[in-house]
Amino acid sequence: MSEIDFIDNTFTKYGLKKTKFRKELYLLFYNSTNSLSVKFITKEFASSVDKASIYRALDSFEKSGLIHKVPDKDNLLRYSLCQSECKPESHSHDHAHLLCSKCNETFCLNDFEFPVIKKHNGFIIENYQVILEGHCSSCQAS
Amino acid sequence: MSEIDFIDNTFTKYGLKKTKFRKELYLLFYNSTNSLSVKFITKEFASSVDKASIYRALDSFEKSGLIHKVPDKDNLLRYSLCQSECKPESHSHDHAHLLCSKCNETFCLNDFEFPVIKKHNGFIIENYQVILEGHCSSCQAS
DNA sequence: TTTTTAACGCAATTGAGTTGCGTTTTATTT
DNA sequence: AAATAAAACGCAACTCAATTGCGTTAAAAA
Repeated sequence: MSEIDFIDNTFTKYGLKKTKFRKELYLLFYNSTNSLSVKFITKEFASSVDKASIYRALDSFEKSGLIHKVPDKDNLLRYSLCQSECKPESHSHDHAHLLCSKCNETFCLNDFEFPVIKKHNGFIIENYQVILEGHCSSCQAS
Repeated sequence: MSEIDFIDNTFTKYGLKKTKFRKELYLLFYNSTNSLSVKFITKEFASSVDKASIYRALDSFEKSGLIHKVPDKDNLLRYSLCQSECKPESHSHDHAHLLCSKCNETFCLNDFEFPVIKKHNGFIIENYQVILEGHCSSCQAS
């Protein structure tokens, strides 16, 4: 299945209208290796799309299980493409995230293993969020 | 050493002036078992203290190593009292935090152990942040 | 083709957090 | 004790990310 077909199917599945902007936005995530900040997206669409439309698109993508929020160095909204196992009812993002303190990018670490405990000291733990702060490969050279 | 003396010494040590408000604010942290949100603090001092003073006090407390930021469910500012080993030059908060999704409180888990890795897939990892989402003891009953 | 509805642009609004500035209060110095 | 210095204060204005209302446009369904 081509990425275009995949997007088409997904949009149909969740009742999302196939507008030029939303298809381009989703493609942007699809072709990106890491997460996208609102600032980056805004810049990408220059002044062709209103920010309200951007926020609303991101929100509906998230609700449909296409993308998920990832931590951001400055506590701003930032999203990554979901893995295939994500559904609107149950996002599963028990992977770690790395924040590069130099370039401020966030990376999903799908191969980073950590022990998962379900109970601790009277707490019931339902979800893990592991954030690693450090330097990404690109930023070590410079 | 009484808590009053302790506060007095700490304030002197870091050149913080002993104003009525700041001593009360620090006591609030001292007597609290978990973290404090700005909203809670604001409510606590009602309209007796300006919000700018609250933010400035929290900021200088943090810089002095008295308190540290903790994650918050709504990405708002929230602080916890530092452990004794904290210094203004080097905060050490490599403990996990639990966010209760019911009461929105944040708890420091000082006894929660997790493996610390320094390198992964070309990343150099300098700092860990482990956030557990779940339910605290109080919220399980209800 | 008509109707419905999601998505849109634009403008106004919200709300957390910050900043400037003149004043008050605490600490230091003489 | 009085004078000086420095931190903390209140108030108001401001910033900026994110949200909302509303009338319009465009996509999907009838």
